[in-house]
Amino acid sequence: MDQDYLPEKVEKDAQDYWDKHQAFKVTEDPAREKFYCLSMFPYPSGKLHMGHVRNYTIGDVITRYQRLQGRNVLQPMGWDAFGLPAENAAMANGVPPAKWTYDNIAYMKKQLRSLGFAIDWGRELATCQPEYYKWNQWLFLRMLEKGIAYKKTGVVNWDPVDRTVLANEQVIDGRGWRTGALIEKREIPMYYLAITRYAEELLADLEQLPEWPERVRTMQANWIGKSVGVRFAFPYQLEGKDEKLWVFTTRADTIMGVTFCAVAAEHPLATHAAKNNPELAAFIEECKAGSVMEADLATMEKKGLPTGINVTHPLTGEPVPVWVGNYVLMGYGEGAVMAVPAHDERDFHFADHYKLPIKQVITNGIEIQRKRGSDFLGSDYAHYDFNDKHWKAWYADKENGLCINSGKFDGMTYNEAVDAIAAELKAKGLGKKQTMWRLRDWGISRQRYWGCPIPIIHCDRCGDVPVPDDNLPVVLPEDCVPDGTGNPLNKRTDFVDCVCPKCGQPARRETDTLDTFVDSSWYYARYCCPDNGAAMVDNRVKYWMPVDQYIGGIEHAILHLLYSRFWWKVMRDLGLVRGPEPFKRLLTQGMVLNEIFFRKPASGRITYFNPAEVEIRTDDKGGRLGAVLKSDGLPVESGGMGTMSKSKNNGVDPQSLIEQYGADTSRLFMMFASPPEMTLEWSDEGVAGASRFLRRLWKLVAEHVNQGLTAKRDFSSLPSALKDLRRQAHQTLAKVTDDIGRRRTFNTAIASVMELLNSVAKLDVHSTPARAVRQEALEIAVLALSPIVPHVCHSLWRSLGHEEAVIDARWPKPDDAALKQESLEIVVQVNGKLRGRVTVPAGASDEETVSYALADANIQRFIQGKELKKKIVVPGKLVNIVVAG
RNA sequence: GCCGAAGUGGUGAAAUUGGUAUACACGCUACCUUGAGGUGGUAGUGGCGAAAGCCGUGUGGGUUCGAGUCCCACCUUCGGCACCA
Repeated sequence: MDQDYLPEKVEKDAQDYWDKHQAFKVTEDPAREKFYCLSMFPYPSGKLHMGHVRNYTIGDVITRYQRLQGRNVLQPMGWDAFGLPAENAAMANGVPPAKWTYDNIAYMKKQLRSLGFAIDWGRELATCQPEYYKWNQWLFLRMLEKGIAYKKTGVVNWDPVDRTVLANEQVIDGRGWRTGALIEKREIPMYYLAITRYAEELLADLEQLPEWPERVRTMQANWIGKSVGVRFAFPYQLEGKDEKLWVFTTRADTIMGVTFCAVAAEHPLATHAAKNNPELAAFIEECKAGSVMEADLATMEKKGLPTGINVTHPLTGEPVPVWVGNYVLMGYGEGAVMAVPAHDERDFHFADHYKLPIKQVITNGIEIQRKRGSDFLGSDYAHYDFNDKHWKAWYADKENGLCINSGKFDGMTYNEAVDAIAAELKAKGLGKKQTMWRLRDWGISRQRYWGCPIPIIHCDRCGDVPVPDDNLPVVLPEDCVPDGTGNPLNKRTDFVDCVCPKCGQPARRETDTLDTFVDSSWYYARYCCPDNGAAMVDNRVKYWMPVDQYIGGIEHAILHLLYSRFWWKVMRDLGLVRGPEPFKRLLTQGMVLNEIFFRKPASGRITYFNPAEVEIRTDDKGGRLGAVLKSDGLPVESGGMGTMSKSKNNGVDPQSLIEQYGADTSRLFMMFASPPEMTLEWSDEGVAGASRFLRRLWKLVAEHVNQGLTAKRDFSSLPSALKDLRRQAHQTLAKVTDDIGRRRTFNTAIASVMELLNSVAKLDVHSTPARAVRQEALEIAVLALSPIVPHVCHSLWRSLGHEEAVIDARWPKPDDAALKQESLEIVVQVNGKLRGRVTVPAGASDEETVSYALADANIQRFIQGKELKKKIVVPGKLVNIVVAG
């Protein structure tokens, strides 16, 4: 074998071998256990970024490990090819989104191949292909038939200058990103999917996903947001007619403390009140300015104006004024809320600001009084600081409060009061208990070109007519170039003009396209049968699904994963697939960060410098002194770690990394630098270290091979140094098996192999048994590393004398005989502090272990003359001797 | 604002079930090696201390024989918030 590690040659050889043998092409084989390993497919933005490399390396390590376990492993790849960036690129360069996208796919595919992933490329798909999105359209029509898809108005960001709808991302500080115009909220008709129909099941089935990260399940549960409360009405009269203002509350126990109601700016009551009230009309207009993002709405200053309309309290009959509040959302609940300033923080601040009455109706519970020392709330609100954290804790504590100032409800607990009040409202026909969801139906219409056309035809006579299945797909013309002034499809008469499928008269085709989340909600199923032109899915899906391991960014923890779960359940209800959930196990990978360097001149713009152009100055202990730009030697400031981005100029191009060090080094660094779920901080030194390790590994194997390979031999009587190394080798195998197979902590798996190789390097090899032990240790190391650095291991496995390729090897079980130990080192503590170590025979009893510990000279020093109170033994590990004083 | 995480040496991190804090690697220091180096090697490397030892896991409390790990409060950073994907 070569004396030097030449990654370029090694990687080409391995990849040529895999290609020649079609090593990663898989077919359904019911006789074999399957494993479906899926990474979230990339958006073809131009070139791979480090996040992709990390994601797909994690997937590849698991894929190759499962293959070594003997399973039939599917790892597919495709392209989430529709979306906004293609339109932005078109605006910037005048290139049609289709061409831009296909060019990007070709380039990125080349990059993925150079990383040596064990992908079955025969199943590649792109969501912008009519063969794929035909089935988006087909399933949309099925949903329409079942009433899951429906039409209603929705709020969008409207740029009045470009006269176009903007994505949230395109609204910066309430203004259009291209025009700078103030953005308005505008209501337009859109299609929705009734995901709320599945809310109960989507929540309940989280229980069936024990192998999902706890945090993701919690986030999804909170997002779905089930709350049980009371929906009830405040009656009022409007122009002589009886009307009702409906609200929902989870705190019906505080209903006697209502001092006003607040409605959203878009609420019909507000619209009506504004007719003869110019000030209110102006305020409503003001509320309609700005973005539709919830984060913006939640952080803006709470403002309101009275409508002049009073409604009647359903229980007391007292008049209650109605205000318009900018913090009330039309899209959530009834678009109106009851306000109880004494017991809701937001209501309090609003009432405080506008001098509205505050009425306390819950007393502090006895427990709370005990905790706080007094009834601190008292009756005089003027003396109370509502920013005080104790007040928040008190309010949140429903358990201990009792109703006061509430007439016949006085003295009731939360549950009693809610039941009694709900019953009374029900008796009056003004409300009842109800379940409410935070989850909203999924708006899927986008006023954009580069997406899947919605298969609807608008006819003046017949209304909105679905495109017949025979006419699918509705093909998106691929030669449009968006210019920022709206959807170019509107100008394409060859697309828009059509005949009504019902009456045959001229009609107009819908030009809105589907949300790209639709494309990504079922691609995992299509990978099982990408070549089926006649059906969305077929029997092959039953073999491969569910996905055994899904890997993707934590940023997808809610939306993509929730939409996919919903879509899967809809497909199941249509009889297309089986099983409750599409993704059995989920790994949410952390982001890839790099340091941000910049200079901020006294006047003018910040300049960002790529970390590659910056040199770090250190003191002689390695502590950091500062950073200077390599080109001029002058200092630059550090902005800390941030996700790799163009705007901060802190990206590292995977391509140059692969060219400089090779795919294996890139993969090794990515897997070694931190565990997959955590953020990964980029480090050029770390990459160099990974490269150095591979060179060392190569040298170690080459040295061994050049001294001659050894055959398998009897290890039963070895000198202790060799026995120790053999034990370490098998311990390493056990640890790597657990780390890759169960824990998915690739960093610690690599560290343990490094330790093994450090021991191998230190071993004096001057006998045949020593060479045999070394051969075994090297084989374990190479096989254990092969999922992570497959190219170099392909080569080294051959050099170690194997006919078969390492990808076709079987993962061995650790040898129990090798793992056996005759004595153990026990840690001895006195009063919990480490005071010594003793060696005890394996299998010693607790009493024996303690006597060994007590016999230790240093331990005696610490316990001498003191009363022995307690002896705690953790078998095989630790003894803690507790003494008085 | 709401929901979810994270914080350990000079740095990335390890410590899996409450049981040896800092494995592995980077960096740094000293020495050796090569004509040269993004070379290879040896030794050292949490702080204080002569030593015994003491102190150390964002901050402040608590539980325990024992806390990085559990509980309470807080600080900072990051992810998501429904039209970025």
